[in-house]
Amino acid sequence: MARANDEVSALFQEYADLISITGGDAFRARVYEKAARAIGGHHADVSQLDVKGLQEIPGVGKSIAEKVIEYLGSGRVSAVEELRARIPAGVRRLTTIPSLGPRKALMLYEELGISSIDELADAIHEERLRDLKGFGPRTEEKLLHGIDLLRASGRRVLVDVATDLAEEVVAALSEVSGVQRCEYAGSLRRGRETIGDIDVLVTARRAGPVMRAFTELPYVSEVIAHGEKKTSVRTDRGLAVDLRVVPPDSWGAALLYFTGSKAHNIRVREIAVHQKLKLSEYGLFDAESGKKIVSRTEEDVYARLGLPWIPPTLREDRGEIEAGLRDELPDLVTEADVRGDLHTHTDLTDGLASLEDMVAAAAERGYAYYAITDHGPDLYMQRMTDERMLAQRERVHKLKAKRMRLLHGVELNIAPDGGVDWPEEFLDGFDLCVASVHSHFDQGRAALTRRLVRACENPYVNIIGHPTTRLIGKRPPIDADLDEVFAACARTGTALEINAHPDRLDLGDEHILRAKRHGVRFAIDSDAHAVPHLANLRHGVATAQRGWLTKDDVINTWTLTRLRRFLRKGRS
DNA sequence: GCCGTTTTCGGCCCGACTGTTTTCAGTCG
Repeated sequence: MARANDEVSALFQEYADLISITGGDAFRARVYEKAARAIGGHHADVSQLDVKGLQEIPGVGKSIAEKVIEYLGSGRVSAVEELRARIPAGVRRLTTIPSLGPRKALMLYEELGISSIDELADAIHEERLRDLKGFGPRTEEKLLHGIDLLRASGRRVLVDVATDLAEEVVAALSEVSGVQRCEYAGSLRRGRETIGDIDVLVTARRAGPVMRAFTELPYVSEVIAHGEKKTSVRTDRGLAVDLRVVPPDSWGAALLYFTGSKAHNIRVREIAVHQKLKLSEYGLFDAESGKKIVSRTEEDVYARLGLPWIPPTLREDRGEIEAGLRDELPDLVTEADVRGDLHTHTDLTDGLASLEDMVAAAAERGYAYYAITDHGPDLYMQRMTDERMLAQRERVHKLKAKRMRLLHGVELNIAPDGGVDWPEEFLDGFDLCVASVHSHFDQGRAALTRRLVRACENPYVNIIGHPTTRLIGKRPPIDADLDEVFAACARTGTALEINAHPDRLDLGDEHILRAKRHGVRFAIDSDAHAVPHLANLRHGVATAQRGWLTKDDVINTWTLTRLRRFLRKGRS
């Protein structure tokens, strides 16, 4: 069962799309889009709010609040139903085809009765689009190609794949003569958990050479658009890359614009408009004279608008503008703040590297402490026993790591009833215990909630590992009442993990925001099963930043003394 | 439909590229 906020958010997003398709007021569509986002990201459960409470959500006025109430009461909103009756759901699906927007989708439906992607493909093959205004032969080609792409994949990719490609592109373009600066921006710079395409920004006096070099990169499979200032390509990695070239002194304004998010940009530009200014990727200008005011750095642009520099990971219009205006932006946790990794594996269970190799690699990263947490015996395939675990502890105690303290821990398995692998006497021998759900994902909401809460109440469980167990794009999160779990964590002194593996990133940013409001502490862990995985921590840190976390929120930025006190969890 | 340092009405971000247009609409980010 989805959270009421998510259901309402999806409904208003649909309504906004339907307004656009039916040619309704574009501003009205935008208002519903904004409200959808605001409600989706709102901390409080909208099903517990009245009209007045709802109207306190930014972008929600009387009319939208009443629609929320209507939906919660009856499961439907008559205004939405009316548009649904006019426009089949398949028409909205048409707009997921690249290059096909709401206007053309409506024309296809009204003129030709096309209401699904299959029907559109048939109509093109039967040459029925030929008489339609605005649809020429190139458009037909593009639509067919767009349909192929959509059917092939068209999905977002994980952040590690995108990071690798982005770094390759930036390295290659930085070598081109005449290129002064080159960086990736977009959702990757904002640290989003999945990436739809990569945006690369270059400053150069002449764009030609770098554009040419870009389209000739070996992994470019297709050039989508090729202009003087902007070029878009598809790559054989399943990701599109946009390159934008701007004059050197536009760097700051361009980086701000190209980093987004779209919603953040709109807010910032609105602030500019209110000050009789105009902000574009070329700079901040006086609206009347057109004279450029600032553009060299992001700091310059924000400062002229009365804002501090806003970290890219916060730029989602989730309150960062308001916080910035009040000068109350959080001092975000950074990778350099992390003093140790508290969830890692070795080849004693399903890791690939030896204890010694993992510890050496961790020391190399400059950690002050490092926990080894192999799987407990309840994950049967790992063949863990008391003897093997105690023997590992001996090895850990004997192993000397330069300036780094080793902690011997375990990743326990949270059983369907909330119990864990060992009794308290045995758990007492560990420096810390991570506990995670690895099976029975479909118990139902009440049972899963009880299961996690009971794990929190175990006095030896310090960290709930990958709390929702989702695998991005593969396995959905478990259905538990997370607010109840968050409250239990705060009450019992149990930290929630931000698992930094790119497949997981669990908790995700929105859950982190909610958990933080409950007063929960977090651990950013790599869950490394091999030496290279230790470096995944950066993705966990980015996710933590997106959840507005500071050093103080994250237990593995603390000194060992403070961490040990937390790990005692009120035990004597 | 929302909102307010141009306030209760009249605005609502801005520019690049494409394809089909003879001057611009649609789409995208």
